[in-house]
Amino acid sequence: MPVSIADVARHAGVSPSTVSYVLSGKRSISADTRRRVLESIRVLGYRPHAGARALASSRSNTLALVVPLRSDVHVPVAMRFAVSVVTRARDHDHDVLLLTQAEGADGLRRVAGSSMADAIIVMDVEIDDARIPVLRELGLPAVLIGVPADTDGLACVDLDFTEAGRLCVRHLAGLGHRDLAFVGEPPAVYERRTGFAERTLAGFREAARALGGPEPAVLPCEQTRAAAERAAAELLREHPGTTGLVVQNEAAAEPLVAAVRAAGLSVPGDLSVVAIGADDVAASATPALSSVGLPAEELAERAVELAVRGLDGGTPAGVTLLPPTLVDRSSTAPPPRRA
Amino acid sequence: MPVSIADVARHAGVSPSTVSYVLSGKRSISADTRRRVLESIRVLGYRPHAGARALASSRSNTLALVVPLRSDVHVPVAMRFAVSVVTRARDHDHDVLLLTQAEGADGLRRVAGSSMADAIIVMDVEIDDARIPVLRELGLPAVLIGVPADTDGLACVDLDFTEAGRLCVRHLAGLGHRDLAFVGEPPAVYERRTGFAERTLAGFREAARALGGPEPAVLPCEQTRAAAERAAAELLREHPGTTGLVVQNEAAAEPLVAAVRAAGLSVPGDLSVVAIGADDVAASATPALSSVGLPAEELAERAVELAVRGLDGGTPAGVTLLPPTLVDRSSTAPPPRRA
DNA sequence: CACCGCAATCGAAGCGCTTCGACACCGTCG
DNA sequence: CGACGGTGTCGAAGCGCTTCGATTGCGGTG
Repeated sequence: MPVSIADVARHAGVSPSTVSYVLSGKRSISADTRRRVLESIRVLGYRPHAGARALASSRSNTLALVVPLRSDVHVPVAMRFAVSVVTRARDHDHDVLLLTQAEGADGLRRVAGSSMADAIIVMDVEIDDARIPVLRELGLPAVLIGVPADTDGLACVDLDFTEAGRLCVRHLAGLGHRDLAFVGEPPAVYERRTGFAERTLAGFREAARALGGPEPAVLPCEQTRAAAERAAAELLREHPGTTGLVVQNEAAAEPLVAAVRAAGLSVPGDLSVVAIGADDVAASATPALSSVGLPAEELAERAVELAVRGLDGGTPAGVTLLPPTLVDRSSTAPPPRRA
Repeated sequence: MPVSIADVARHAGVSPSTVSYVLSGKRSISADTRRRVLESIRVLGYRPHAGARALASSRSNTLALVVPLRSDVHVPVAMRFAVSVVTRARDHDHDVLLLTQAEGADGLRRVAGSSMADAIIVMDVEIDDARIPVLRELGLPAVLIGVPADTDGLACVDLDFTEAGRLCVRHLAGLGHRDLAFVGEPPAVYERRTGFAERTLAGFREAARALGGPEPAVLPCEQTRAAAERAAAELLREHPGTTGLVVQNEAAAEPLVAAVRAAGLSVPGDLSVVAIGADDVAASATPALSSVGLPAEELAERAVELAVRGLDGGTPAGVTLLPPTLVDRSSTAPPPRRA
């Protein structure tokens, strides 16, 4: 039942190595021979045995992908990302081995040690991530989605969240806002120093300070409707002067706005809101939220590209930050005139 | 750098085959030899080459998992499922190769043909799924999450959604409700005849008819807040007599209830609501919704178990339906007395 | 005491592929 | 016209592992 390269060779009247060269293109083959071989492959339904190939070529044609499963990561975004990685990997003739965060550094060692993958892509990277030294010594190309403190020898891809933070502030400032606030990810995200959250906040603070307004309020927020409502209440109670709000929390953005409106304020009449995160969430809220989108598909594409390039010698170390883009929707306007 | 079984053998003063037998346990090895070999493995940091192993044993120790990426599948549930599959697979010393729906039948052929996986797990199965004949002829153990029309020779695992539909009705009926309605998945889900949606509805209808009440209203609903609000409006307008509602739509349950309350009705005072789906969504709504949970982790565990058992000859064909459980929370009560 | 059976180990033959060096052939150039 | 550089193909040597006899020492039996 399983047809091997020898079967194909026999059927096409050539040697196995010729079949191999037809498939890999590593040596020139006459047009006629190539045709015959390809035809035999088709007729016999031949598929190279992945293991044999990996053994002989020390290439598995597989990428390992580590996905987070923390409760405080927005799952749809992670999923979009994972699916895009698979799709892009297939474009480069690679498959994807799925690892969970829970496997940790040992999982990486295992996969690398047994040559199951040619490169590793890691999502949800922390500033001081325990897996980073391991990745470095593994000798496999590694691509991080996210940027740790020490990026030596590693390839990192991310949205430029620092700039995203600034961009939101500048957008609001351009409309005339001075009194800003920030509602962010759950506290745990900051505590474990997840790169994107920390950097967004840094960009936000830096730009806000440059405005010369009051020190902006910063409220972490769990990824639940109830937490969003609490954050809204706190915001209105403790920082009533706020006219511009930046929200980086997929689950909280919509309910937060709803709560603000329920309290009798108008968005954007009294409070302008800019979201950072999955664009579809922002776009389908009421009102549609101006937002800086997270280009999961493009990040995935870059990550796969870097990983694959890393295989052919090109050491793809370095940090790639995609420029953020703010889409202006219906949640931002000039601040209300002072009473 | 890469240490092979021969290195271990040399270091331990035995032959390579002995090392192999220590690792596989397929022949008896003296305690002393075993100890020495394991020690050498540890010292040298030996990891068997996955490809070589697969080649020699025709076992890849890998499961292929096909995940859906349709917009109308509730993503967090799919993700919980995928992560659980990986975790359970590791318990059985297997890794997981991630495939997307988009690869379709060809992806299955490719993976099977090149011996990349020992078994295949497929999520989001339709009643007449095009991949099913392919799975059958592949000669690999296949486990479906979901139940197609023709289950011959296939292993299927799912929640007993028919019973779940009945269970919701019985719960409501037990409280005295007669006037029921159902808000379901997006229309596309029914159009492509996704098994779980169709079966839930069948169970619901059957049990509702048995009650002898009016033919219940059935409203499909997109997975958005706005659609949920529209469904609520339609329900109140077109079916004002409804006192008991079953909702099978993760994204719509909470906003639907919110909209009903915003319209001045009380839940459960005027309308009792039972949800079917991810338990956490139901539990964190206000009020907490009585619900039939989707045991993603347990389904994943069964699926992996069946897949792995399929490897050792045991043909695990057959349908496994997990019994649904209804958790009574704060969204169901006797119907209001007739005015 | 010759013999048997069992436990423990070894050696060698693959598994299906890639890749390197050889080789044959052919048109060219000096 | 003989040496030369391509081109297209082949054969064989692995890649690192599993697995199937075969072999060696045993203690135990008849």
